[in-house]
Amino acid sequence: MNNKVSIKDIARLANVSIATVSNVINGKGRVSPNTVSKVNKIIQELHFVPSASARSLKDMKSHLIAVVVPFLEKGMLQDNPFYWEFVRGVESGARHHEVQVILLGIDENEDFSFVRQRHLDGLIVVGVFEHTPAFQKLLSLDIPCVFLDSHLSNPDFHQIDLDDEAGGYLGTKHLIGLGHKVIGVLTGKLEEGGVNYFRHQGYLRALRESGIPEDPELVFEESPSIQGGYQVAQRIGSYKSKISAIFAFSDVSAIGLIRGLHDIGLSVPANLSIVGFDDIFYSQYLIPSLTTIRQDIVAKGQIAVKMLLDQIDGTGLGIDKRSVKIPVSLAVRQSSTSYKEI
Amino acid sequence: MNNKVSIKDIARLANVSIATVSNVINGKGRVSPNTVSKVNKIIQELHFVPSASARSLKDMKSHLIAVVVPFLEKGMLQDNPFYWEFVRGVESGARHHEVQVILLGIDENEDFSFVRQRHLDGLIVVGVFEHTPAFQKLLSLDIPCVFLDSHLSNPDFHQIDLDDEAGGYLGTKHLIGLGHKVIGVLTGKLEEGGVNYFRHQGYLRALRESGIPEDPELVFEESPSIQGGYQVAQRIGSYKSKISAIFAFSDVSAIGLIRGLHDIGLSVPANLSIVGFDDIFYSQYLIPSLTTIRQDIVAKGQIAVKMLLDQIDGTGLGIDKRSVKIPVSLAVRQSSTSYKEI
DNA sequence: CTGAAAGCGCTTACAG
DNA sequence: CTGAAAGCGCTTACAG
Repeated sequence: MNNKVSIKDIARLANVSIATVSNVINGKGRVSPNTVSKVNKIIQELHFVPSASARSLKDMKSHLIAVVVPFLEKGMLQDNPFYWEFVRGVESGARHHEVQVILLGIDENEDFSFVRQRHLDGLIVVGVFEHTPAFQKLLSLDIPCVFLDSHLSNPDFHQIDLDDEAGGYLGTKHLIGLGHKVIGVLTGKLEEGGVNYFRHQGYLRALRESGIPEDPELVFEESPSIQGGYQVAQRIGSYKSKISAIFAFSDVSAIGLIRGLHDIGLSVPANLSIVGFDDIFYSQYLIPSLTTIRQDIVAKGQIAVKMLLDQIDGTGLGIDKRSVKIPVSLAVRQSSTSYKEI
Repeated sequence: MNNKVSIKDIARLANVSIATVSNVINGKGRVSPNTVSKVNKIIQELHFVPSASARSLKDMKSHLIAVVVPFLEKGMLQDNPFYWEFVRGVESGARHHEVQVILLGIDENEDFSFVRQRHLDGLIVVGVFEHTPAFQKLLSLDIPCVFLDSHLSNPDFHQIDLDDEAGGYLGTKHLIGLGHKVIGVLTGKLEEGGVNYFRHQGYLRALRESGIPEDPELVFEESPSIQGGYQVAQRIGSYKSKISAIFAFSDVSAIGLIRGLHDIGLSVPANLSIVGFDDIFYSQYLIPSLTTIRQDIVAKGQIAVKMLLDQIDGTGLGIDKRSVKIPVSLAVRQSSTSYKEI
């Protein structure tokens, strides 16, 4: 009884043409108030809902956007609760504009055929690198995109990035301020132009500024996942006389790291100070609570949608810039403390 | 150059009719090998991709499913990383069947018009109660659904539940086995038929079995969120001479609880033993690592998709039962320890 | 203010 | 083995 009500049925019952029904539905054209209410009444009664596919077929618009996340990099999406918060931000923003969100995991071979297949209105793309084939394919699609955490060099692209360099700088500076001089970093893969790359740059800047020499041995390129953090702890064990602080480029990896250190008899912050990155919602509840670089992930999601909708149909709330840099801040908590000679 | 290639263009260039092109695309009807390869060649060259909306208009199928999550209950979805893992499970399962996943947050007023609007093929619905209006609307939609964590009484519905009662029982039994007699529970709202309700039932069964009297004062119906856990800790402070263990019905709330206890000078497990529920991926990395009831959330997602696809077109991998109960197990870690007289 | 008609891109009987 | 034609549900000029 539910499914097959179409604009024709409405038209028949209301004794009008389908064009008129269409006009009523869309509030277009001139229709007499009488007709409008007559038609609307029948629409109500029959629980009529216009078919998205029929509309889409005319418009070539789908009112569908996708959040595209690379599922390749282990330990990035797998366990970062962070993305859930981001996607929630996107979904809730999109809902207010009657746009729905498809979730898309891609791997390096993705050809994005679904984009045209479904006439997607736009894409929010998380963490791509500009030299990858995936990125090139994306561009050739020629549809509205917002790139997140991708640090694209071309200013024509709409993108949202964190001020990662500042984050790297702030965290490091904080540790230096506490008297630490031998500061390790758990960076994840350091691909030029990537998020971790910029954080690392910030780290280096802070070191330079304080006249602390750079030491490549202090850079751990382990995955910024919980396991990555845990594994690094073992390696750090052998450095323990030297390293007094570690800056982990994700909170999740900091958790693994702290636990790993614990398991080899080192405690935080007594033996080592730790700074994380992200400020995921439970970092402040950990024991010790985590000193970290805070970013507003929900805002990131919301800005991303607005920026995208703005490109699609101008309904965004007037974000005029193509490139938004989200500020970071330092949340000082218990996992970092003053350096003490041993 | 990309967008407007249609079946007509292919037909023209291949000197065949659009019907033939359609047949080639779908591998239907009889088409000569020559024609097939000629058509396919042109399809390749033009990067033709069939329009999902046109197909959908004919079929009334969309190859789109939705994961429907109620955004009402604060502290459930907001911060449980758990759902992210679930959704990933669904997405990856769906992808293998060329079905895409829409993420849908709903509130109590949702009328599900998008379901017919988009001709969704099916729904995976998380945590609804059968007496709610939302549930009734869902049923009147008359489309394939799989209900998760909903414990529906009608066996005709396809559903996947955890053995929540067993979970509640196991966790409590574990604490009793350690010598605890005054065991608090952080349950979240105890609505009959809900997940927490069954866990609580299991808790009661374990108590009865050991001849421990039930004490309503030990049941904290705080939200099983991190803040809920934290707040309960304050209240528990006044009971501290009595309560020696707490069973929190989510790991997330256990984290908040442990921190809350810490902040009032109680440490885990020295002063109180804690058991969580879910076994989210970092529970084992916490200090102390969390004793918890483990459930396989990724499996839950995958079974959900299979069950749904099976209903839709029989491509699921032959799950014949309508109702799947996922087993739980106990992961004993550091947050629980033997009861000691004070 | 309203309607008849074309057309979006596809699939599906039906002829041949 | 292939093609002409109808039709899925809608929107959009265009007449009137």
